[in-house]
Amino acid sequence: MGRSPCCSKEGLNRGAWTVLEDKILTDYIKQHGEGSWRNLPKRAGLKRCGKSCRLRWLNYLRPDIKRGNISVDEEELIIKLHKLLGNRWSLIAGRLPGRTDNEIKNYWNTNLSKRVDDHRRHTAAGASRNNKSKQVSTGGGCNGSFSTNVVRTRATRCSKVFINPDFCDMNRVTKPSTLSENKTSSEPKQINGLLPVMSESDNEGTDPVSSDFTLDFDMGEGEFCLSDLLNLDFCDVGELDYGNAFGSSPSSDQTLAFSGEMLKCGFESPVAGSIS
DNA sequence: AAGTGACGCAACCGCGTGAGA
DNA sequence: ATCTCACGCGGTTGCGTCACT
Repeated sequence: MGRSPCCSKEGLNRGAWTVLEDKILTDYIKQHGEGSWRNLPKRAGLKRCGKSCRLRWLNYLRPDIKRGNISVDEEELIIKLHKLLGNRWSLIAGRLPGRTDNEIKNYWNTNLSKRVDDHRRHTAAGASRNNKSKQVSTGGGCNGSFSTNVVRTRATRCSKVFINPDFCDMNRVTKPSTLSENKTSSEPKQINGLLPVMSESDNEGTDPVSSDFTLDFDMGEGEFCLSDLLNLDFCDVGELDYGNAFGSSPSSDQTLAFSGEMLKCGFESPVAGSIS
């Protein structure tokens, strides 16, 4: 039987988005809110697939997206979370305010995976030469040796970005009702200059597991900040070390089982209202 | 200056899953 | 209980840009 295509592809634009398309999509979502992606293109007058619209919005046009260099802190967090979660990019992105799963995935594939591989090879070689010296060079942590360089993404084309400053302001101070409806009314607190992770709950109801997961990473305070997570030594949790504890891949079933266990025991916050 | 390979980002594709009929 | 629909996610690809020769 097969799945019907998400949309008829006849007559639809593909490839890079134009400034005009971005503006149309942004204006439409600003006015009507997210959701109903399937019908959105028709209603907005876009010759695009709904999926494409959704992707464009989530990965590029959303006003709260942080673009540009990924900081060393963020990088370390990505590495740690990847150890913990495997290729659960959306979950990882949920811990990094303003970062998208696509961006993190790309960053991992182009930068971090290589470095983690190198690191793994290096430590494996070191271990084979001298078991006693293992991990000393990493500064005692699981990530120590590959985070010293300043990360600089290549300057890329930005000419097509349409930024609506009003929208940005609205989003930061009081989110548009279309985006924040069904949310708790109070404004998220900033901790150390970072917003608590709200992106999961922005996708209200789409992924209860990850929403709970987000909340429950909050160490009981209903708040999240980068430094808190960085202070967590995930390596202490069950000897999570690439190439050792879980075999060849952090995304192995064992990692999944581990994450599942976390979700089951420590991460069953039933109420999304703890962020308030 | 031109050619070419490598790199990185944006976008696409297909599958899994939950909700509703 | 089953089916369909819509959405979200992760893997992959296409293409623009950069760096090197």
